[in-house]
Amino acid sequence: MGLRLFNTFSAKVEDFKPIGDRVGIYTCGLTVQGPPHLGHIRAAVSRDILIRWLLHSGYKVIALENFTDIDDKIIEKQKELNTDWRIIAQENIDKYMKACDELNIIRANIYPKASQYIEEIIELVSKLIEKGFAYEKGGDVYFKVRQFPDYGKLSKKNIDDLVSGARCASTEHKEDPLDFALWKAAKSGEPYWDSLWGKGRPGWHIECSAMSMHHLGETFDIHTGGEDLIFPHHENEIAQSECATGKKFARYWLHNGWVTLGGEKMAKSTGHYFLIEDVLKDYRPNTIRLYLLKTQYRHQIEFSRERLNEAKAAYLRIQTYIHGFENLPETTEPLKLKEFTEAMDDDLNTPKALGIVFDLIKQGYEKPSLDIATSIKYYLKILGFVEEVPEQPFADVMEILHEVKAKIKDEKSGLLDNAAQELWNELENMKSSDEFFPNIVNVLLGIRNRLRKEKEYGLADFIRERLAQKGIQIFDKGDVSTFRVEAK
RNA sequence: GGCGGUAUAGCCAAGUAGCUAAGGCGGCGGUCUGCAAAAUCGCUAUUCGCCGGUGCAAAUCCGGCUGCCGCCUCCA
Repeated sequence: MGLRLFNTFSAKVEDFKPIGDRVGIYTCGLTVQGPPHLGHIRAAVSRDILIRWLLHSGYKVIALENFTDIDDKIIEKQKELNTDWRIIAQENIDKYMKACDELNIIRANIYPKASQYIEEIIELVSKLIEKGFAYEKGGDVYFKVRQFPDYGKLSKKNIDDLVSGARCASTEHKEDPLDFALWKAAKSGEPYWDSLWGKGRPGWHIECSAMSMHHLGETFDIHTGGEDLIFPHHENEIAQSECATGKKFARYWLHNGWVTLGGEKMAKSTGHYFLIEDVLKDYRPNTIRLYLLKTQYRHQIEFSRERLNEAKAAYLRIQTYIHGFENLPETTEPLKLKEFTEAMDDDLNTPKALGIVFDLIKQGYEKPSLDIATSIKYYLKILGFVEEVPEQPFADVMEILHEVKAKIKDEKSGLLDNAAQELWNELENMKSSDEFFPNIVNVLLGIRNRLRKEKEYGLADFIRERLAQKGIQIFDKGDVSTFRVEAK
């Protein structure tokens, strides 16, 4: 059947057919005036899933994600913080990249910044002026919206409806209120580049056209971004690009839905958001990923602790199943591959795909099988879940060990046989290294089971509770106890 | 006002004509256990916002209505 994607342009799910042998993808990334919030991460995860699935389906991909590192808001910030715009931009880029790496988001091949493509931008603007689609006035350059008859075709807006709603403020240089800035003259004290029209800087929309065309060609396959960019940003990109080249710009337009908070869109401008760095303090990356993938990328997601906790509980179910299967062989023929493929091919239906994974987990518990375990692992990898190495609170368990030792000494030293005693001594001589973490926990479990046999439940439960406090869960199965470190 | 999205169980969320309406969370009951915890098993929507229509057959198509969200200004 093959991949089908919802194209905002046609408002339909379409068969995906790339132009060449390499799928070109451009993603509108952040305006790096502030640190990334969960909404930005959702866009990143949506792009990540798209790329993962394309790669899995055998496509080659070249992906770009831009950073708008120069714009009005960043200039404002520069004044406010009395620092350099480059520093602000870079700080936020670093934060974003760090969060993306933690969340196992596949990196784009190129992360262009607007400020690095001034030459290309100037060239493109000049071309638009030459062709009569743009004009210069007072050092500003504007795009003549009415010159492009298809304006509004992406966002399904009627040009005359826009006029009535358009703002009349600050149109001193505009011939028409609909026109938008390609180049903005610099005010004193603002960062600037020299151009044919004097000192200035690029408008917001033009950078994406310049950078995408520079790397992907005049027509490329997929353009992605948040739903809020459809108008005016993407509409303007289309207008500029298609007027400059006379060719179709992007062929598939994919837009992800919002993350909302109390039913309202999470947004920087309103201060109504949760920063990803804060969410990552309380939830592990796999939980956040599951939370996002539980809803199809086009739909709105409500942010709340309740939702995240729900995802955490659901992820625990997955984790519990795969625990103990760490060194599984790779499979090339997973179970339910057809169903999984159909779900993903259907506009990246991750909720459905996850349903298939949970079905397998259920089957795996009913009738343990290597095939099921390898299949689950195979799918988790496609969906971008990280293979987790849980943190090992070495110092904590050492502390517990000493507590237990003291208690036993005080109360019932005779309970422990010499073997346990020797093991203890051995452990105490070990260096503080995570390598020995499981050994120490196992010693504690051994002592606990000895205590349980002797019906010294008080102390046995003390060990269990202290470990639980440090996120180490104990599972008793007869006289064999295992443990699992639970993070967040 | 124009345009777009959305409405499925206590909550979240798949499903776009036809076997018993996926899956997750929660809840209830059981198993396991020294007791817990965890895990696991079972149960948990005769019904898909409302009204009407077309079909042998509709959550799914058509018409109307209502609610919620968003875009039309910077925004992932």
